[in-house]
Amino acid sequence: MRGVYVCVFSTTLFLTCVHGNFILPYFCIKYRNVMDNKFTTEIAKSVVECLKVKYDLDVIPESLLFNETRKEFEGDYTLVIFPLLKLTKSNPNDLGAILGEAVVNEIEFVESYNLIKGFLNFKLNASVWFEEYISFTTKESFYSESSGKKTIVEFSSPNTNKPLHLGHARNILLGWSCSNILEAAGHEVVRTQIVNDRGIAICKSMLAWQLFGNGETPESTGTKSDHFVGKYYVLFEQAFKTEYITWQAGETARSIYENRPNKEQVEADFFKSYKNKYFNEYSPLGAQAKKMLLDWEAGLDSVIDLWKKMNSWVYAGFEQTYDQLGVSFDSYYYESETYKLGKDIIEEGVTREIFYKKADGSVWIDLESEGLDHKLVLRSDGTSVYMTQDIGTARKRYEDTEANGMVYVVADEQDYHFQALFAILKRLGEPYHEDLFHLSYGMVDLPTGRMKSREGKVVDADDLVQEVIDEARKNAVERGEIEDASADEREEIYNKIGMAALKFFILKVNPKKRMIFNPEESVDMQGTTGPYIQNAYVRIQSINRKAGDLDLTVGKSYTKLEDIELDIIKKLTSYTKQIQASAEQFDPSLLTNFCYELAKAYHKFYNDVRILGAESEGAKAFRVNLGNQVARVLKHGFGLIGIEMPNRM
RNA sequence: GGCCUCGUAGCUCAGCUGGAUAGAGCAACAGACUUCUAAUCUGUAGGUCCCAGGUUCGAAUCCUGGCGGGGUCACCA
Repeated sequence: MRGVYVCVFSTTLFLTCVHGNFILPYFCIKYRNVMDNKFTTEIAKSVVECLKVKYDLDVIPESLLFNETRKEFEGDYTLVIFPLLKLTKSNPNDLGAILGEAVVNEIEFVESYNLIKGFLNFKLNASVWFEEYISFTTKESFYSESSGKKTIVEFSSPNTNKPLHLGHARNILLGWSCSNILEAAGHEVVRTQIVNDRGIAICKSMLAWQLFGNGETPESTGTKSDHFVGKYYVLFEQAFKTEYITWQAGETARSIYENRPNKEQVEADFFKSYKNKYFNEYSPLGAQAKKMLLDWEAGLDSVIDLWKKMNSWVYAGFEQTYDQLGVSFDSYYYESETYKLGKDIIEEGVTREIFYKKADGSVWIDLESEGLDHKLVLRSDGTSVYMTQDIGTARKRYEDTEANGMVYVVADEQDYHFQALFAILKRLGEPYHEDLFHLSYGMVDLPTGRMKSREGKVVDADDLVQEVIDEARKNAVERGEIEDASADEREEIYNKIGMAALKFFILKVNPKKRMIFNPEESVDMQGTTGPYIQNAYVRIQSINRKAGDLDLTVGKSYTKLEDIELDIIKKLTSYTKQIQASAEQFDPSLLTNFCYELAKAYHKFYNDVRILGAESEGAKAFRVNLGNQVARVLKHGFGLIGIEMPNRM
């Protein structure tokens, strides 16, 4: 069961690295990629040529380090020349001047250079940027060409005994945005989930409903149906707790306690740790729940019917939440159907000696060479474990879709499990084994500490959504900008703003990091927030409404760019690269941060320069057009993240 | 205890995989709406980048060792 657990945990990639000592040739400069950029590539070529001619040095262009020039200095790209000093037996000033002159003379688009303490800054002609911008505006799609890859993304993966909470929200938003981003990067994506629809927890809700429900339904009580089922899960836990406490006073319990192995242990602690054993061995409620599980496995009609009924309630509730969050799935896998998968693969693996069988009949794999340990893949009684079904499900998905890669969005507490799973799939030689990725994300904490379902310290996903929308409504009413819109339109706008605040708040954090979720901050709409970015978009739309029909082509004669305009152009033209980076790292936060930076630049632009009141028709047309390009990118970027743009707010 | 992971401003987070004087937002304080939506912008203040060594021309970033938080080590899922 994937379960988005209500406890906490931290992060990802753990590699056992063996470090060898390599002796590098003296002249082998530390290797680093040139910024993936046609300008720096050209400059690098020229620098290499110059080094050859003046110093008789053979240097590969990729070994040159370029950065974007920092804001405080003049220029666009910076070559760091320290690494070249030893090779050329030169000093920063001389070498910098020689290289700078060479590049300026040779490359047309480089206007000038300046040299500051070993940093060689190159400034490009403004017209180069303007041309970049013009070609950007004619680009009709931000989607990359097909990579030929088909990737399955598994996310959400809920349990069917209680409603979705904040942890699921992070999971779902990550999974959804990652899927979109992968698509934009040219992959075909299948969105799926594994639903934990079986097991003792589900039986608890079923039993509680049978015992205490008096036949009531979500309809009869007017309750959202997954919450309705969740209520019975809680009722079971309460009844069980009462039963347990009563039992503790009885003779059996007394004698067990008196004979505890650790005499130091106080009563409260003892019974806390004994709870599970009590459930399995003494509890009448426990016995009934377990019987129900056995009946379910035996396929007893009455139990199956009840199970289907309660699960259908939960699914209906989940669908509402998914709708509200704006996500959907292409397929669903149910553990009730997959939990027996994988056994045949294990058998086959035993004959291929990938797995080994112990005397008791249990089957294991030795993963020590991967830095892991021995892992059980089949119990001695022949039944499967978590790993077994994951192996089976992976292959089934491959057969179902012919995908050549899979991404599992699962909290980082399961890092070890996925490391082992991937190692096993590799040993088995599964055709997709090279493109497996565990998108491991940190747990969500509250400012008061971790969420604990037992203590009722969980943030319910539906409540959360309601809260942010209410907050958006409150703020919007205060502002009064959209009073003239119809009630429906207004509600739609509140919805978009609220959801933007919530989604952005969660997605702006690097997934690997454990995050603290402050409910008060999550409804903030100022600063680094979703609404801040929506506001930039709305301002642009407002300008467009007032601009009327403009001949935007006259803007092409405007080449005297302001700094802030240049800044915006640079950001805009880097957009597709941002998408790529975000896709490669499976990290939507790169994209959210990019959108923030772009919106921020626009807000500054909006404050610094006149748009409709620009000094010339050319400047006006250019600025209106620039705004439209910003709006286009923001809308597209937010679309990938899963946030909609309002036209007014 | 073994292994994994995180530690950056009062708070929440960036920091482009080793480069220039470590950046944003929130909170605080001071400014900017007769003019394109002030959910905005500008400024002030706020730092021992957990500590100590090491590698390097150069370290928040890499290595080693500590300290602190979290996770994980089931015939659970």
